[in-house]
Amino acid sequence: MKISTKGRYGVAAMYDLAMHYGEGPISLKSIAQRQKISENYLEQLMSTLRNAGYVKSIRGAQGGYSLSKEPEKISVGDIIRTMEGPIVLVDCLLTDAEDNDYCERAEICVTRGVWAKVCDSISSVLDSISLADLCQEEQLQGDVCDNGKNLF
Amino acid sequence: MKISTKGRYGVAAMYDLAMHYGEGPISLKSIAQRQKISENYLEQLMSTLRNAGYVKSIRGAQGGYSLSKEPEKISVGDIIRTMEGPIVLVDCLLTDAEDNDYCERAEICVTRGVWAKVCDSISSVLDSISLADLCQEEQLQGDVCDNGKNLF
DNA sequence: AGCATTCCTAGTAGCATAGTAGGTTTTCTT
DNA sequence: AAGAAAACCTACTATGCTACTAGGAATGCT
Repeated sequence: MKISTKGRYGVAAMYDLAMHYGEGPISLKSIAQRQKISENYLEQLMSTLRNAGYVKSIRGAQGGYSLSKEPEKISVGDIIRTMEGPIVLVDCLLTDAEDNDYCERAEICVTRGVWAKVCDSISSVLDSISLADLCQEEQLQGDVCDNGKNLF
Repeated sequence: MKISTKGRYGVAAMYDLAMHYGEGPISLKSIAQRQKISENYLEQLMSTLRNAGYVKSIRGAQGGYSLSKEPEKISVGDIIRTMEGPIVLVDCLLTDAEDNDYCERAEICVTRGVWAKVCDSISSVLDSISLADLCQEEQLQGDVCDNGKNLF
C-alpha cells in the first residue's frame, strides 16, 4: 500500500506551480530541477495533468505550465486521483453497490465494508487539503522544517 | 494505492478462523476452499501470520490452524501490517521524525505532512476494527448482503 | 503403515513502475 | 530568417514485485 511516484511527483509539481501561481508560465525544466524529478518523466506526468484540465501549457520559447484554477480549488485528492486512478483499495469497490454479483460469499461482503471505510477515510483527508493549504504551510514553517506538523 | 492479495487473503483467512474460534484446529484446505484462495499460496501467508504470533498450528492429520488470541484482541490493522509491512504511503515516513536529513527541500516536508495525515487516518480505521467486529457484522446481515453498510 | 496435514524452498509468468531516448512541433528572441 | 527554448509525442526497457505453482520433507493421528 504505497503511493507511487506518479502521485507524489504529481503533487510536488502542482505544489510548485501553486507556489508560482500568477507568475506566468513555469518551465518544466525549472520544476524538475526544484523538485528533483527526471525531466522526461515529469513531462509525461504533466501531460496527464493537462488532459485532466488541472494545468494549461504554453508552447515555444518562454513557454511552460501554469495552474488552470486557483490553488484553493485544486485538492491533493484531485491530483492523486488523476495520477493514480480512483482511490479504491480493492477492485470490487469499483463495481456498483447495487451489483450483488460479489455476494455469493458473505465473507467478502464483510471485509468489503472494511476497505470501503478505509477508502472513505483516505478520500476525505486528501480532498480536504488544497494546494493553497500546502503553500500556506510552507510559509508558516519558514526555514525550520516541522515535517508538516502544523498542517491544520 | 491498492491492498495486495496478501493483505486481503490474510484478513479473509483470519476472519475465517475467527468464525470458527473455539472449534479446534481448522485445516488450511477448508479455509482455502471457503475463501477461494490457492492452497499453496495461502500456506505461505499462514506461515507469516504464525511467525507474527497471531495463529498457532497443529501438524499432522486432523491438524490445522487456530487463532492464538481471542477475536476481540486482533485488529484488521494487525493483520495488514503483518502481511504488507508498516502502513506508510511513502518511504520517507519510515525514518525517525527527528531525522532532518530529508528536509533539504522544504517542499518535501510540506507534502510529507499530507502523507502522514493519510497514514494516521488509515491506521486508526484499521486498528478500530477487530475480527470480532467482522464476525458480528456477519451475524447482523444474515443472508442479505449489505456490503458492510452496517459496519459500526 | 498409511494418510492427512503442516512446513519449507525454489522457481516463474506477468505486470506495473519508473524511468530513458530521441525525434517533432511551436513560438519567442535576436 | 535563424536559432534556441520550450512543449509534445511515441517507443523502448530494466527492475522489481505480485501471485502464484511445484514438489518434497517432516509430523502425527487412525
